[in-house]
Parts: sequence; structure tokens; C-alpha cells
Amino acid sequence: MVYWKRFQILVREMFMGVTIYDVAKLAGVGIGTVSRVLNNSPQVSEATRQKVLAAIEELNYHPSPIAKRLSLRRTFTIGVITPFFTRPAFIGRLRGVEAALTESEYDLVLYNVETTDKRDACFRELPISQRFDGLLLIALPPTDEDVAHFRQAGIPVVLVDAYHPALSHVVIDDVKGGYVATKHLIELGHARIAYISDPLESPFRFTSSLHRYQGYRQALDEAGIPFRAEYHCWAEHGEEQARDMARRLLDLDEPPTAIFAASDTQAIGAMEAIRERGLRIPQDVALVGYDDIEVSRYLGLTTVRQPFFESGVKGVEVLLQAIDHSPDEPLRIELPIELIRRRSTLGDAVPPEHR
Amino acid sequence: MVYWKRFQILVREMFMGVTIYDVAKLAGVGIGTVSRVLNNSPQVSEATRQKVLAAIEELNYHPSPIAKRLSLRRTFTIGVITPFFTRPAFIGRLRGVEAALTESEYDLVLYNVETTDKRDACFRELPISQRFDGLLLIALPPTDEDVAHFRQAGIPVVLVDAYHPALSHVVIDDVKGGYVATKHLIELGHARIAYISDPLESPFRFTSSLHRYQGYRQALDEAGIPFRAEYHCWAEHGEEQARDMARRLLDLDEPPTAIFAASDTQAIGAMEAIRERGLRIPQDVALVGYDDIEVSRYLGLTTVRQPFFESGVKGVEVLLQAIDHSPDEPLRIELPIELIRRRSTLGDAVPPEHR
DNA sequence: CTGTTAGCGCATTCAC
DNA sequence: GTGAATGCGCTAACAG
Repeated sequence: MVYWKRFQILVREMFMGVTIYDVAKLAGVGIGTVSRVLNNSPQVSEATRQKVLAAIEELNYHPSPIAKRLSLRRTFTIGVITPFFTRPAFIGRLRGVEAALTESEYDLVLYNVETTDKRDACFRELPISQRFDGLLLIALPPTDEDVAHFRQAGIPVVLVDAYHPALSHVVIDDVKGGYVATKHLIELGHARIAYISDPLESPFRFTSSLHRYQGYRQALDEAGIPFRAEYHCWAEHGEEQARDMARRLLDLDEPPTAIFAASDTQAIGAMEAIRERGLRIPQDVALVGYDDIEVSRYLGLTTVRQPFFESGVKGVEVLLQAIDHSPDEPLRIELPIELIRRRSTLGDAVPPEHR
Repeated sequence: MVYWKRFQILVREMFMGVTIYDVAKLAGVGIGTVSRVLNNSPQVSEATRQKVLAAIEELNYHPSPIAKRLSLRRTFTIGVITPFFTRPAFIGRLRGVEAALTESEYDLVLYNVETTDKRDACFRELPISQRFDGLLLIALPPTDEDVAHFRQAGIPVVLVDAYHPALSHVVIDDVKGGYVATKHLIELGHARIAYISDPLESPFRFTSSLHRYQGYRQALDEAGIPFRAEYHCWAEHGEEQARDMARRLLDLDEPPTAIFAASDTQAIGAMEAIRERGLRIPQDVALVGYDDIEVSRYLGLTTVRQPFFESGVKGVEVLLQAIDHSPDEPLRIELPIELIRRRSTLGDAVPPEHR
């Protein structure tokens, strides 16, 4: 009798998957009970729980997430949209997102956006695709129109390193970051301080270059140092472009004695240009970057550290929370930044904690 | 009459999602027909197709992928497992994977593995999790035991930049790559050629360092140059570690006149060490890397280019194909590599096509 | 060509 | 406590 039942199930197991029905049959219970032990429902006797567990074990049963999702009407997956994930800043955040999601029962499906067209397509289609319980946008500020679309789709959206008044967001204070970096140079006695960055406005609506610029201006103003337009350069993101900008700066009649770069990648480009001129860092030109990517410590680059990994983690936390019960007010999480003093501004006088 | 129907549906639309039933009702057809137009079945008259399309439009209907997946018993998602996705080589492949998958109807769910524990957990759980139609492993060779587990789970697995006899794989010829790089240096007249790399064996079972080493040895042998154990250094992956290795090499009584690094990242570390000694590249020490990452062109680094993006694309193609009908024999796709000659070996004699 | 029916595998009411 | 029935939204096979 028992053997026949097992045989029956065995045959099925080989061709089809083994389902909750098979487990129920083997354990001699109803599928409801099996479902209960699966979900750790307290209202099931220890005896039957063991029977069911044994059956699950014997059949090597694994519940179908798809069926669960349909039944619960939740996808248990979140979509993550990130631009240019070759760049350390985005990768760093993505690492945090991945790590946080691995801890949860949610799947992470990834979209890499390298054109505004693809971004717009993602913004348009993903929210209404019924595939996600929530969306995480990295460094991609949506327009009001986009946000309206999200609302209509009824899907929680959380921003990391981007801002919109109507959406929860995890950010750092870039104005402050720019201020701190510039102030540091001023305190070292520099007055001819250049700023190199991405274009202040771009089709992607990245805001970091602009905000850091504002901080830069603010520090200058505060110190009574007049802003010189020729000290502000911008170009497409990249080491090479930054090197060219730095070259132009160094070719000025009155070249800067310090350069603040809006990213470490760009600072490294500037570093190349400075060295190629035979100039010394920091004696001839001091250098401050932004981000504190992995190589920066090794290169001795003074920089403004921002917590990439943590921002990804936080973003996920906020999103999962919003999925469970959407907050009345959008949340704002501001993560701390920190000036890391290294050789590129201090020479050998680097404080021990930043070595 | 019609208004009542629409009102009814409208109410439902606001609280529940709108389903295929709503569309069918509005269009005055059966759900089968709706399903047919959804899937572009040819056997539906143009007239009714238009009616259905209109209803879909009016209701702003979007089919539920979850329901489709359950019905079809396919998840339409593939799992991608990659180690250390902060490294350019893996990111590059991932970009290709993402791009290829965006073109398809498949979702990409991502796993980043930075410990062997997580790798093993992924290998163990993901195949039987019922969440994927296929698995793509990047640079992570499974054991025979792992493969047996994959087979039992009945899930197609494709390897990118890794090898197992029983699995389809997309690879390059690393032995040849190591050979070509070394040969290039030999042809330039070098006899004291060092090789720096990751450890030849690691818990992740990465094979590239080993294979490139074999090619290095082969080129040496072929030229009758005796192998010198002190010219072979290895350390954990990283720019910094590579710099240290290069320093040790340059400190040798008879330092090498050329260094072949198993990755561009490591070559850049070596570059630092060479410059810091006041030595010139390539006059004093010639340098060859591997990968051709983005900055390499800009740094003038001679290197062995491998097609990262394409390997990701190919991997996806092979996997999707395997999902449709698993091949009798595992496929082997070998992508071409190319020596890119730049200033780090040729000085100013760089061929125009590699500038 | 098209409507109806029966699953897909699970969670969740309800009765018992 | 537990089993049976119902629904999640869709596809596919079967009639008509």
C-alpha cells in the first residue's frame, strides 16, 4: 500500500516536479497542513509537523516560488536600475544592494542604463510590468511626470543617491562634501583652487557635480576668495578627460595650486597630468578627490569618502519597509561623509588613522 | 449596458489589478481569444484582434508575468553568479550578460560571490530553487560533484570564462594569451622576463593565472630561455599587491627587463613600482598586461585584449539556446584574443591601429 | 476562428 | 488542529 503510493509519487517526481500534493499524500495529511508547516504556522501539532517534514525530506521537495507568488500576489523581487555600472560609485552601491537582498527572500533583477533612452524605457515599462514589488533607482532622479507614473502604477520606488520630494531617498550631502574638500585646501593655505567635474547639467540629471560645485563656491566665498571662472572645468566623466582638463589648468598663466576633483576617477586623471608635468603632489599642486574608491588609499589620494555599500543596504531596507507598509511621508536618509586626509594634500604629514 | 460593464471593471481596476477576464468581458470575447492576441497567435481574425487590442488599451491592461510563468511552468529568469563584481573583468562580462538579457524576455537575477562559502551556497541552493530556467556561472568552475547536482536538478548551466567537460562554456585560450604576451617581449629582445599573477591555485579555482603561466613557460622554452623561479611572483589580486611584487622583482640582483602581468590591474601596480624607482617604460622595463580594461589604452599599456562584453553576450545566447533544447554535447565557444601593442613595450613605435 | 474547461502549485478561507 | 474547497491570472487543449 505504502509502497504503491511512493512508487506513484516517484514516477511523478521524475517527470514532473514534486508538489505540495505529493508531500501531503505521503505524509497522509492535507495540503493545507503542508502549507502550514512550510510557513511555520504555530497551529500545527508537533507530531504531524514531523511527519510532513519527513515527507518533504524524503521527496526532496522544494516549494515553487512562482506558485507562491501568484497565490500571494507578490513577486518577491525588486528591480534595480543603475546607470553605467562600470563606474566604481555605482558598483559600490550595487554591492550593498546585492548583499542586503541576499539576506532577504527577495530576488534582485538588474538593469544597467547607459543611455537616456534605456532609462526612459525602464521608467516607463518596469513599474507597470507587474514583475516587481518595488523599484530601486540609483543616481537616477525621476521627473515629476515619472513619479506620477510610479504612483499610478502603485509601486514603491526608492532613490539612492538621488532626490525627489515625493520619494523616499538615501543620500549624502554633496554640497557639504564639496565644501569640506575645498575648505581643507583653503586651510592648507591654498587660494588658487580649481574644480574639475562632469558637466553640471547632463541628460541623466546627475546632480553630484553640481552640488559639489556649490559647496566649492560656498567655501570660497566664506574665505573671501574670489571665484575664477577659468578654474572651473568640466567634461564627460572619465580619467582621460580629467587629465586633459588638468593639463589645461596647468597651462594657465596663473595655474591653480590645488585641484578638487568631483570624483576619484577624475582626480587620478589629474594626478597623471600633474606628474607628467614633472610637478610634485602636494608641494606644487595639491589634490583632493571624492568617493574614496579602492585605489585611492593606495595612491595616497585625499578624498571625501562616501559610504557606497551602506547606501545600497539602506536603500534596500527602506524599500522593503515601504513594500510592507508604505510610509505616509517619504523617508529621507542622509548618510555621513568623511574627509580622508592623505599624501595628495598633506605630503608625509598624514594622520595615522588615514594611512 | 456598456457603461455598467465598464463601471464594474473600473471599480475592479482600482483595487485589484485588471486581468485577462476584464479584457475579455469588455471586448465581448472569451479569455482564450485574448490570450491568443497577447501571444500573437495567427489564428484570430483581424476584426476581433482589433476589438481586443482596443479593450487592452482602454483598460491599460498588462498581463501578469507571474501567472504566465506558473501556467507555462517556466520562470523566464536566469540566475547569474559572478565573483568579485568590483573587478573590471567580471563587470565587463556582466555588462554583456545584462545587455543580451534585456533584448530577451528573460529577467536577470544577480548573485555576487566574494567568499567560497557563498559560492557553495549558491551552487547548492539555486539550481533546486525552482526560480531559474538556467544558470550562468562567470569564472566559477564547478566541481564534478556540483555538476552532478546541476544535472539532478535538471537545470541548464553555462560557464563563461571557466571550464568543465560536461558543461557548455564560453572561453578564451589563456595559454595562448600568456604565450603571445611573452613571445612579444622575447621578440623585442628581452630574455629576463618576469611573470606576476594571482596565486596559481586558489579556493575559487580560478584558472586564468595558471594558464597564462603555462603560456609564459611555453614561450620561454620555445626560445630557449631558461625559466627562473625568482621571476615568477604571485599574490592576492590587486594593484597594491602587484606593486609590491614588482618592487621585489626590481630589487633582485639581476632584475627583469620586462614584466608580464596576468591582468591589467596588476600591470598598473607594476607600472607604479617601476616609475617610483625612476625607471622608464619601456626603455628600462617593458610591461605587458592582460584584459585591456578601459584605462589601459589611456595608460599606453600593451596588453592581451579579451572580449569581455561579447563573452557575456555569447554566454547568454548559449544558455537561452540550451533552455529551448539542451544540446546533446556541451558546446564550446572560444573567443579570440588579441595582442594590443602600446607604449609600455614599444615606446613611440606604436602601430597606428593601437594608439 | 472562437468560447469553455482544465490545469499550473501554492495560500487561505471555511467547516469539521 | 486539520482537510476540502476556492482563487491567484494565465496558457493550452478541446469542442464547437
